[in-house]
Amino acid sequence: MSATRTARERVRAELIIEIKAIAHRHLAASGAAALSLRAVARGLGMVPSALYRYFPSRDDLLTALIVDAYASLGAAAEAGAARAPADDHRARLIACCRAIRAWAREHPSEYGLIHGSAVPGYEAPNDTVVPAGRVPLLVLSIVRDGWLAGQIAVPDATLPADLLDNAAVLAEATGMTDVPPSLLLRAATAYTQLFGAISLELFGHLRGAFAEEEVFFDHSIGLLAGLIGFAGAFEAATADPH
Amino acid sequence: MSATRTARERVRAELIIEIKAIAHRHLAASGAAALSLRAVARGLGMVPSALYRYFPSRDDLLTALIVDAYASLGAAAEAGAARAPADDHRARLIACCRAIRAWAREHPSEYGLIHGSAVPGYEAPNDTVVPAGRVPLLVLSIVRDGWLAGQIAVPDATLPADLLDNAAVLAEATGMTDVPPSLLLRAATAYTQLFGAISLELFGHLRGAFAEEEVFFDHSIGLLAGLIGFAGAFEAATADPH
DNA sequence: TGTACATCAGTGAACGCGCGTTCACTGATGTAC
DNA sequence: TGTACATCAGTGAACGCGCGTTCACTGATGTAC
Repeated sequence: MSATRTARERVRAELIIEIKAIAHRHLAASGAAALSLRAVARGLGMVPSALYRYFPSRDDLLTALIVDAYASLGAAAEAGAARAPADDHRARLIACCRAIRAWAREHPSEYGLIHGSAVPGYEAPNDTVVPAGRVPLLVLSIVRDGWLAGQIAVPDATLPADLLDNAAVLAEATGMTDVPPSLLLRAATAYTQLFGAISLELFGHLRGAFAEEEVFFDHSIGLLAGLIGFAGAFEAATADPH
Repeated sequence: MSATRTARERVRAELIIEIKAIAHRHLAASGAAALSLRAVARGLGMVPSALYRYFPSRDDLLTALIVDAYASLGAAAEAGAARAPADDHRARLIACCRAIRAWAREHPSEYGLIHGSAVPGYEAPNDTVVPAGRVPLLVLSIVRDGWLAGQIAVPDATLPADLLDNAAVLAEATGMTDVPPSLLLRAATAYTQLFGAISLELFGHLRGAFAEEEVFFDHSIGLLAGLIGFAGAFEAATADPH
């Protein structure tokens, strides 16, 4: 643990970062399935075998990229939510959604990596589970904050037993046991809508359908907030929350 | 155009079908990016170059698979909607959504092909545009039917100008000029929610979150129907529409 | 401070593999008279 | 009905390519006395 040893380790850590940066660039150019150790090595001006000092295999590099992508998206979403007034949870939710969309548009290949179709032959290891939960937990926690602050109206329709079971499992898995089941299910549905809107846009399925996709997106997340039960329901999120 | 000539052509058509069937199998096993002409040829017991009699390149085979996938999904969605009472448009919508989800679960690799991340190096040609529109048009047309039949309540909030522009482009692109703009936008939002729910489930992002994903899905599309404005709004689609 | 040794980064060659695509070819199937 | 010819399906070899991973190796960097 002397100074010189940490110096060597610092160089090593920097190279790992540089490897991932170059891998990102290749990811953007050719997609996850085509990510190649040899191409990354070429980008570094190194011989391919040298990379094995840093990643034991191609799949480990891919895993590192996935974890980074989740972390980057999670940080962006949290930063977005934090830009809204801390006590206006509808505004926090909308700011969070817009930040997620903005991140996805700025990092399309990373978004595809985590929300696109599976990479053939690659099985996500458990290391990715916690980073993957960061954004859904953020969305749910904003909804909980809104609920606890009395900003959400929940229709107390009685849910059938199988739906209550589902809500219970979700509450347990996310620690949201103090949120009413029906609200939790609505929040989960809103979450699916959010990523549906972003995926369809990013993967080109909305091309030509709208004059300005951002305007449609903002409208959609306004509807989403209304679905959850936030006041101001069903109005478009036209006010910029920044 | 003699009988013998059509005999030869019949064999040819059958082989094209068989090639696509084997390609489908490989698609399921290894993903679109890894789809290989050589592997397909092996599956046929043929030499790789023989395939060039049927498809001028690998990308053309991929395009054929994509067009087939859209057609298959479109047919499943239409058949699903047709199983509901013809004058109950909420039931038609829900049956259509359930059929789409069922198709996606039965054909995960084809779903990934058309709704997953882009295949690197592959650019979708124009031939795919019309088949790709079939499902969105079906969803919108069900909503229009519901609107014309008076089964949808539309809050006549005045929309800002930029949203009206978006709705106008969408109405023009889809021929839905007789549907109120706000309803059209809600239908589009519902469409994004539908595919978000399916994609998240299929790509494994809901794993462990629910006891029974189908129950959650049905609830979600009940909310979706409510969002659009169908009566019975915000109730779960627990009644089986078959 | 100086020297012997251990650790580590990166090299270079090689392994066996599968890929898309081309080309000249052999036979079989269909066509025209 | 029979024969000469054209069309077409499929063969087999070859092209040049990139891939992940292994292994024995050279030097440089750090460590211990």
